[in-house]
Amino acid sequence: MARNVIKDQQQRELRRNQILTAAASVFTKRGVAVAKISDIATEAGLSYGHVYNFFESKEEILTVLVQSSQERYTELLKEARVGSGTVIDKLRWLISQYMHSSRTGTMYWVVLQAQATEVLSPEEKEAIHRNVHLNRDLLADILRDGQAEGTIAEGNPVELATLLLTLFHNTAMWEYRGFGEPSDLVIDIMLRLVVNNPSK
Amino acid sequence: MARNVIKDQQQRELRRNQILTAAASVFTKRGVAVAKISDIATEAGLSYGHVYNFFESKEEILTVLVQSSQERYTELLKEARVGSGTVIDKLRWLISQYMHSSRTGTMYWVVLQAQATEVLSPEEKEAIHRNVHLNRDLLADILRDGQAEGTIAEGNPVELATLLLTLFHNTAMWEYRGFGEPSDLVIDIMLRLVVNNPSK
Amino acid sequence: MARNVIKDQQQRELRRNQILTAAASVFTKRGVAVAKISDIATEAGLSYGHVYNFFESKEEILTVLVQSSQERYTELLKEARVGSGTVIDKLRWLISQYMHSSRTGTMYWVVLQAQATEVLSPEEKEAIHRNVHLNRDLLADILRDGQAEGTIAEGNPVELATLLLTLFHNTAMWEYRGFGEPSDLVIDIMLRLVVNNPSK
Amino acid sequence: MARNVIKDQQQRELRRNQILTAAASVFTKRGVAVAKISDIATEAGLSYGHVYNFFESKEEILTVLVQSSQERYTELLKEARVGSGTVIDKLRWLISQYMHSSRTGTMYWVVLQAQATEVLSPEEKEAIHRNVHLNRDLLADILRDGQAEGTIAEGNPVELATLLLTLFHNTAMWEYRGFGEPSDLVIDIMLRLVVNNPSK
DNA sequence: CATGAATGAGGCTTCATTCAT
DNA sequence: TATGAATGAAGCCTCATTCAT
Repeated sequence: MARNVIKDQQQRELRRNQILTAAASVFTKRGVAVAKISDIATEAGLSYGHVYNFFESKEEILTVLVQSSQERYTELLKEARVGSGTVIDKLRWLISQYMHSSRTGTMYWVVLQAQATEVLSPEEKEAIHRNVHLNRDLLADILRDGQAEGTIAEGNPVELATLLLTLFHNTAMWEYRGFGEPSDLVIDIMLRLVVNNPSK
Repeated sequence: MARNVIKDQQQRELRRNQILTAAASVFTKRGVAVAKISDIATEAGLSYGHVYNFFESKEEILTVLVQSSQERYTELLKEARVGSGTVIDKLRWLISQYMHSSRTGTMYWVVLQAQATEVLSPEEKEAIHRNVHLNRDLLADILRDGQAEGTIAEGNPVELATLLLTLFHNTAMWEYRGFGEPSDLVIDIMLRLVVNNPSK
Repeated sequence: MARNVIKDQQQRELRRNQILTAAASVFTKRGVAVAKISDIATEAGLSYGHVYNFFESKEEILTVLVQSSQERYTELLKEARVGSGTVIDKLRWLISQYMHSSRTGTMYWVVLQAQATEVLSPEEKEAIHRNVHLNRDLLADILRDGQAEGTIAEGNPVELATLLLTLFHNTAMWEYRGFGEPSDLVIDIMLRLVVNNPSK
Repeated sequence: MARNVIKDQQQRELRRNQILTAAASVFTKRGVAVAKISDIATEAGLSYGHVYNFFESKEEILTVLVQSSQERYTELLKEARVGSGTVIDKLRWLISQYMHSSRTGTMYWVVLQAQATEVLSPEEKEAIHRNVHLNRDLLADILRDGQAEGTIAEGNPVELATLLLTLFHNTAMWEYRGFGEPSDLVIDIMLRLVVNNPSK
């Protein structure tokens, strides 16, 4: 009997996403280098051998995961920039989105390991590096907008961006470090880093 | 004869420290889970078998390294608190010390991996967790001092401490992420997070 | 209705032969142990799962292939023996047939692997061995005929047969070894091995 | 205590040769693709993990083995050419050496598998091919010498060489095919292929 | 009949750790 | 003390085979 090709495709896509989701979870909880393919398979609810019908290797899973996470973040940054309100409002929205989006938030830890560790080949690390810089520059652009409109403090926008992202990216890791989940209130404190203080 | 014993002891201590230094370097560059004992031995300039005359296991090396790094940081925090000047001055000194001390600075990356990854046993991770909280509380104490003297902004001192350390700890990792070495100027920007702004 | 059953049977036989032909090709090109069921299925133009509707296992495909090749060779030998002309003529015809029949020729390489390798069980190997000896003996019979008629040199006919078959069987492998396709002229050279040289 | 460096070197060389010898044996008996590293290790009398302290991979073992076997054969051919007596004598010596040298003789089967099978990469196969042709040409040179001295039959020397080597190489495999060990008498029969028959 | 999703046995390879020298 | 040979647990990956559709 012939198969239902369309349903097969959907099922396949579903499986693939299950694996990616499971991988994100396992990479986050156990660490990228420590995570086993069989851990991922178990978490995804399939046999370890089947994972290889979707991905070439553990490395590829990591690469795909990091790439898509970085792309999603890029979209978020672009969306933030064209949003409404002052740049401060935009940043508040951006950070809130970042911290609450389960994917982006927890994925920072995975990206960090992929970038600062030798689990991937130099070429793959280089690609990640490029995207990290791209995204930093997008954040810097937003800050530059804010300096133009007077809501963001003076200073090298790239440096300010680096500081700001260092802060809110890592805040998303608080729960993994036993610091508890950060409240939304911390966003305003973070923004003190870059907000223009007219009183000085 | 007695002389030799003492010299032997010193020699042994020297070797041990060479290994620890090498381990810190290799753990930082390659990643804790990826690092091989033979990498460490090579970097330390001895044979891999000899490493086991100083440490029980790779796990022990990591544990000792993390522990001593955390203790050094504890000392730094205590020293900062009893320093001279306002709390702002003390924080400036603290962060500067943290970022420039090659040991403390790069060790954050190792501690982070040890804490948020399953390379160590739950018990060992628990010990690290305790020290992380201890140190955060010490930083919070300093901030509380500052709130009392009026130089630090209002707000939950533990939360402020968590934000501040999240920022300056991770700034020490900039070079591993391709963000370049942070200048001393960033310290004042970081402090905007917690400094009291009397103009409001 | 009855028609359909017959047609189905033919269709099934066709499929089966496609698989065997594909298997012969893949076994020859890639090696028996290296060949994958999916390689064979692809070459035969069907899905890998479907192969199991015709054969129990990879082992069975190989066994059937070898068996039928050996049987065909047996037929060839019998046909040669009852042919017309001198034994020299018969051998010339036999070798020519062997080398040009795509099946017999390339199949020698498969049989050799099956016989001298542990891809098959000892029992299956034993069966192949028996057929190999059977066929050698048939060739020896032909040589004996030739000795009787005076066209074949003296000597142990089994030994002569073994030498002769060693030569022409392996000549069929020249193209796989980069020696190019042998010309028909080589047959007469081969026959020097066994031809009676009245001049001595 | 310092090690005995010289003895270590010798021991290491010994081990390496044990592995190669074991590999030749296992590859011959079980088949190159079927042979397991652990089979080789067991036969060599060491643990499977230790094999990797001498060779990168199973592929490398095979390559080294084939290469050295081909080189040994090249030497044999060169030695034969400069030997004493007629070319017929030289060939008799050559074939006898080939068939009795346990290494060269049984290694043909391994070389054949490596050359006609996809266990090695195309590059490695290409290198083997080159050596096979080189050695065939050396044999052709000897035959050409014989044609000059009148002891070898007319005809394309490369073709004659190919036929002759096809015969005596594969004769070395008789025992693996259940044909029993060939007697020395067969050598003279083999030589009929190429010997000049003055009577014609 | 046909397809390819799914499983898991089994081989390859790495590397922490032990131990003879 | 110092070296590196030796071991084998454990993870990666392949692919024959099964089975739902």
